[in-house]
Formats: sequence, structure tokens, C-alpha cells
Amino acid sequence: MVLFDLLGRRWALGILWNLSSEALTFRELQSRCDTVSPTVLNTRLKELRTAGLVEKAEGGYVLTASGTELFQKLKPLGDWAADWTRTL
Amino acid sequence: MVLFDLLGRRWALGILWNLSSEALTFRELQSRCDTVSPTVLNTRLKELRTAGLVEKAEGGYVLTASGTELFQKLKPLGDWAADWTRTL
DNA sequence: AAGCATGCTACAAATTAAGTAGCGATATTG
DNA sequence: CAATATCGCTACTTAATTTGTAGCATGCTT
Repeated sequence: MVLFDLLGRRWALGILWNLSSEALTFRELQSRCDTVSPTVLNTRLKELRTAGLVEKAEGGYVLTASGTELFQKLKPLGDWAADWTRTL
Repeated sequence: MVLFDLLGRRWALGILWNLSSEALTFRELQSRCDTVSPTVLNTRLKELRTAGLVEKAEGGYVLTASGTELFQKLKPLGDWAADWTRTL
């Protein structure tokens, strides 16, 4: 599963999640992903961009159409996770 | 997001995926996750077990109720991924 | 007892990520 | 125009994670 390989890397899911609601600059992303190093952030952005999930726009990085689609599939997971965290 | 931290580790998603359809022994899991080392496989299994997503049963490892729930949320993602891989 | 499969540990080598500093480019202010 | 600031990003060292491979201990089966 190619997608799992891509998403199963540190910060990949977090980056998508953070970009889902608004465009963010490199440095904004950096501060949201609390401890991500610029090296890794840039690597992930490159990967996500060549995967066609993220792109650069006015005002920062944003999800592409595909990226937004993916996020829609990911969203229920986030909701479920909230409950699940509580019962842990 | 705690869940993303857990799933954003190598093989975590793959393990859940493989266990979704059937119980698998340690060594079966190992051969399905093509290049996973036993060290990491065991570490992930421990993590997923303490997270209450996977458990041991007759005939191998299986998803718990929570694990199955999670997989249900993950499934549309897999379907979407198949299309997406094609358009890449 | 001998053979075999299983779950798993040990440990060195390789890969990946963190942490920190700072450059080059562009915009902003005085 | 010079000084300052912000931004995207690279460089480089150190730390953490993963791989690759060997093999032990346990429990079956013959």
C-alpha cells in the first residue's frame, strides 16, 4: 500500500491535518507541528507535493483537490480518535 | 493528536490492515509486511496492544473491537488510495 | 530423543529524525 | 538607501529509530 508508506512517516498525517483548515507558511507549519525539524518538514512537504496532495499557493501551503479528498476520508478517523483517547 | 502519533510509525497502518481480514501469527505478519524486522514488529505489536487495538488470540493476533472500529474508518481511505495510486 | 515451527530477544549496521545555526531572497521601515 | 525583519530553506552534528541477521526458549509432533 503506497499511501500507507507515505502517511506512515513522521508528521505526514499532522501536516495534512493542519493544512486542512487553512493555508500555512513553512514557519507556521513548523510551529504547529510542535517538534518537527525544518529538515523533515521540508522533506515531507516535497513528498506530499510530488504525491500531488499539497501545493504552494499565495499565503502558504495548501491541500490540492486530491489532498482535500484524502482529508475527507481521514476526518471520521479524527472524530473517532477523540472518543478513543478518552477511553484509554 | 495521539492517534496520529501511533499510526504515523512505520508498519503501524500495515499491521492493522493485515489483521483486518484474518488472525495472523507473528511470523505470518512478518512475511506480509515485506521488510519489517522482528524488532520493530514486536515493538509495534506491543504499542498497538497497549493501545487496545490489537490482541492475542487462538491462531494469532487479531483486532480488538476498537481495532475493528478503527479499521472501518480506515477502509474508505484504502479504497480511495487505490484510485489515487492509479492517477499518479 | 530429534526435528520443526513459533514468538521473540540481541546486537551491529544503516537509515531517518531532531536540534540548532544561519544563508539568501524579498518585503518593510526609517 | 540602509537597517531591520520575515520567510523558505540548507548545512551539519547528534540522537533515535529501523533494518538485517542470528539464534534462543518453548511447545508440538514424530
